[in-house]
Amino acid sequence: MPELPEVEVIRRDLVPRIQGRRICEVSITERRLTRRRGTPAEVAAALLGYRVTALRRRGKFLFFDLGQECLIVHLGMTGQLLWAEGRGGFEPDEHTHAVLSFEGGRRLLYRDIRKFGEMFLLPTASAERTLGIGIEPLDPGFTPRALHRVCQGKRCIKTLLLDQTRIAGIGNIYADEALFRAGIRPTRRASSLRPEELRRLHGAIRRVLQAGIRHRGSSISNYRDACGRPGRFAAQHRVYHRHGLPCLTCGTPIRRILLGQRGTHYCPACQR
DNA sequence: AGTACGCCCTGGCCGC
DNA sequence: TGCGGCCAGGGCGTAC
Repeated sequence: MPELPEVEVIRRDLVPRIQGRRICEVSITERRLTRRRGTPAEVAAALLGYRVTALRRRGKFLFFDLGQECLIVHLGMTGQLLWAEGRGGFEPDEHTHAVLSFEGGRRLLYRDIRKFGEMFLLPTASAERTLGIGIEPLDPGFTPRALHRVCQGKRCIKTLLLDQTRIAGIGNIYADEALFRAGIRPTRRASSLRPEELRRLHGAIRRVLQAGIRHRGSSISNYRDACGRPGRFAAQHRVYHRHGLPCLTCGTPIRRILLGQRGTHYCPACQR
């Protein structure tokens, strides 16, 4: 369940290690990994010899810029990017589906137990458009007004927050946590939010994502950073996976419902 | 346009 | 102790 904060932590871990480095060997051993575009052999061949000029993030996607083309990586539910440097580093196992070797013998391992993740190439200039990624919630352009524009239509606010074509990078954990911090019920119709509620939600989204990054991500199932370490943000969760436990604000038991086929956690007293 | 549902996949957990 | 069955869930495809 890597969401925006987890992907951003991995990106920051990797930037000083791979930026400017040349890819000198590639092995992709899982066919599903490149299912969106190309075969494993084609993707591997296309990466060979290129330098990673920049490592960017958009929503939950990582962009490895190689020049005309860029390598797009999505970690799905259980994807990990592990940096293996020298002795005592990580070794590929049965869940390792790709290995990128850089000059100097350092390796980047792509590991993914459930194989929901993806790795493929797109032309750099049009990659974002092709992926159809919505507004970036930590960018200056994400204002209460921008959130208001996104909140048109009759869907419930939680479903909307999960729609990557509207707002990029928010997944199930941070959607529930942001709505709790804003005091808004996940079932509310997005278009029914008043200006004051939109301001609160806007602030809550930014604060919860920034706190997630500061605590190096939420390790609920098996999220790990690029060095294999878990994040600490799960200890700060106020509703996610806390159903039945007392609300930390008012003591009311946290409720769990299904919304758009996703487990949804909220406090029936604090969230209206 | 929206919603519902199935699919992909595997480890972990529950009940017997 | 062992095993079958169910569940989580991001994103996509299909049906309504």
